[in-house]
Amino acid sequence: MKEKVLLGMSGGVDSSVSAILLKQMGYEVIGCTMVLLENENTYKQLKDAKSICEKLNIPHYTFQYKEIFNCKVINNFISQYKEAKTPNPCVECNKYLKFGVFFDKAQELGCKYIATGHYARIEESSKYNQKVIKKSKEEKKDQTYFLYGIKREVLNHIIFPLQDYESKDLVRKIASKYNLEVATKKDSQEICFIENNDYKTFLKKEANIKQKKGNIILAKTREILGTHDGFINYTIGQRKGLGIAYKNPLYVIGLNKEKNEVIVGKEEELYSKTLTANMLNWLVFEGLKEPIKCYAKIRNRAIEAKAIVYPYEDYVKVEFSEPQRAITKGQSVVFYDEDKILLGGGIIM
RNA sequence: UGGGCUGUAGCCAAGCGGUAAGGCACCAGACUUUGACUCUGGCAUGCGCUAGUUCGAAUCUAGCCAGCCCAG
Repeated sequence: MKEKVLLGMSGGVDSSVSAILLKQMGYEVIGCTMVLLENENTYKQLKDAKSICEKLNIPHYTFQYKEIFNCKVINNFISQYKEAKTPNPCVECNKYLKFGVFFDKAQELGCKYIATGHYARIEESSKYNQKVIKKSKEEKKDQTYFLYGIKREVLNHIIFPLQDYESKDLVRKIASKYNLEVATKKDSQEICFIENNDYKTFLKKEANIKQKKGNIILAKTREILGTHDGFINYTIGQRKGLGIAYKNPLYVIGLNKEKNEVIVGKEEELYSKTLTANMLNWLVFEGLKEPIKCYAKIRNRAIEAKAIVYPYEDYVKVEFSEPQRAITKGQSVVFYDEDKILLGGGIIM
């Protein structure tokens, strides 16, 4: 008897091709789409996913997850900004939605596996004696950074059908070979619940965050260089939007919530060798007991750097061998071993 | 009114006789399943105005105009 797989389908090219690949692998595929938002785009995606499933002759279910998405992802996003932090909603979404309630639903439906169109590898590791997530071979498309929050026990039930098809071109070719209209669909990007790629307006209007004007301060001299309309509009490392005429480029190097200040400085002042992180999740052991040497990265598109991670009660301290640029509170630090296996990660405090 | 200083793009600003740096802002792309960053291209036939010196002036000279500061 074929094993059942619940495949999360966004209506995009990756998850659509995943359906084809899963079928070829001999699984009984059930397509499903999580409805997270109430907007036109969502219904369009739903429609696309449904028509793909019809074409591939597999069932399609729709799950309503607006409430939990709102609670776990959107509300978290808003409250983080209120704390002068910079959240990463995709990390939360994977943790609570795609590999959280979605996995629970798969269990309910008697599916042994869940699958998504992520560019990541999952394989049995003799080193850790368990299933592990590994960086995609094509590092440019690798999405493991966003996956560190998955619960360890879920690893046994994940399939990434694209793990051996790591070129987007190839994936698109497969899609067009099967005459899928989504073959040429643009890659998704930006935050899905925010329109026009304008999170600031979202926070102002939807989240109703009141913003107070404050000073923009030069770090070195404490000199007031200008005013800002609320620190939610700024994040560490930001250069644009300061509106200050100065002889060299200025970057946001800190946000002071209490004083309502945006601290700016030169590019060099963005670099730091240490950070602390909490909200940790480990994928290859239950918790960190001893300091470990590993590779860590502080944003998706950063190159991971050698680091030592020191455990404390409910947080870790990370010491990099090389200074890292713009370490940002609210973003995630993600750990890998020398074999590019995803060890875990946490949120920078 | 006298003395001093300053006028370079929307905004800061370098240049100080050899044919307009740089940054902010803005525009168009690239990159990107977060926010940022980054990259490419665009953005002053002209340096307050008018004369003059010079092969050549934003740069020197004179006059004028405007602003700031100090005196009164």
